[in-house]
Amino acid sequence: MSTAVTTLGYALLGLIRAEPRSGYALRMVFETTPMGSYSSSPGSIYPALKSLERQGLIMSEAMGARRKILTITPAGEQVFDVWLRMLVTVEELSRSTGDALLRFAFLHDYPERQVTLDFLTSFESAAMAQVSGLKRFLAGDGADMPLQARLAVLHSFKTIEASAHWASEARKALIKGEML
Amino acid sequence: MSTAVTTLGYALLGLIRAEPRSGYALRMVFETTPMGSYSSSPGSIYPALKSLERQGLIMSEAMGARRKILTITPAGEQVFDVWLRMLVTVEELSRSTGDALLRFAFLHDYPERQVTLDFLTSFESAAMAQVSGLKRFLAGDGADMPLQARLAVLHSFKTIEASAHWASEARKALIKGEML
DNA sequence: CCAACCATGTAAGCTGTTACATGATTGA
DNA sequence: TCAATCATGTAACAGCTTACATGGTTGG
Repeated sequence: MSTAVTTLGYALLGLIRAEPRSGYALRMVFETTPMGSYSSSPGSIYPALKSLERQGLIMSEAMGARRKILTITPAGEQVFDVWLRMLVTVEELSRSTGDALLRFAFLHDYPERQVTLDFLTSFESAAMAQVSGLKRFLAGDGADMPLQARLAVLHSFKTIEASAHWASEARKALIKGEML
Repeated sequence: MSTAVTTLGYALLGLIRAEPRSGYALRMVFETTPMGSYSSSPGSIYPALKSLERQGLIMSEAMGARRKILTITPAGEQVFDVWLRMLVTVEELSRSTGDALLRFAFLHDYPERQVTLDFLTSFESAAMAQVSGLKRFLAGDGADMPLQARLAVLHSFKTIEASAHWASEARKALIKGEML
């Protein structure tokens, strides 16, 4: 059992899906692009790839003595697809934005445009719900906190607000881009 | 050896320093305030407290049969103080903002106001350095990326920009608050 | 007296980190 | 040929999560 794929696992799966690669090539992606910011160290990548292979989500084909090219399997495609289409919830966003942003980055070459727009809508409303929660806290329980503690909460407030705004703008940009 | 204190450890140390408490009381803080968002589960708190005690940074005093009140030791004060006065670097901020924000929240009842202002200055310049890096990436290597991948990077850009702006505003608010 | 909550802890398992180890291939 | 880089892996360890276990205290 255990279709337990980590965030790193999905990142690897998505990259392999887009283009079959070696483990080393995958590491280089993490090292040279501001993608999430995953480990890029062999000690995290290779075990994660082995786990994906154990679960039958990728296949490896030896190329020469050492090099191995990794390819996604139909099962892998399906698991990835389910993950990719997940809408953003408040719970997910309050844990961290990393997963959601990763999905967004991978949505680009995949399904119908509407899926991406729905994703962004869910992202925006989840972010706005969090913002409201923080606003309520600052007005309620947090009202008697010292200035500096309030300012610390305000940082979350401001960054999540920027997130929500980004989702709205990204949505507009995609609609406009689609029309052109 | 090993003055290895985790972020959770510093959070606990800071709370205990502000007011001696039981482990349960500490868990309640994490559960009822939007502080960072640490585990709050017994499986993380109690082992972390035990580790702090092993390192001689806190002391526990039994109150009745089960309840234990935790107090910070002079060694703990010193370790906490060193951590609290650390300035924000680009490396720290690019790993995550959590640590830095935690320090900011704890700076409130502690040293001279100037330390806090210096902290915010370092925070702002680290954030702005990151923003410049992303801007460079978007103009350079990232210029030929598909729209959606660019938008994903733009999310980092916008949120970190909001962070930098927050630091600037927080600094102003503290100076103004000090003058009043 | 019994349920709810206070209060502390342990055990198994998973991820990821750092550091180490190895060897092939390529370009100057 | 020799250094750099390609390329894959393992081992030890730290930290957190979930789940389990236990018992004290208090209010209805």
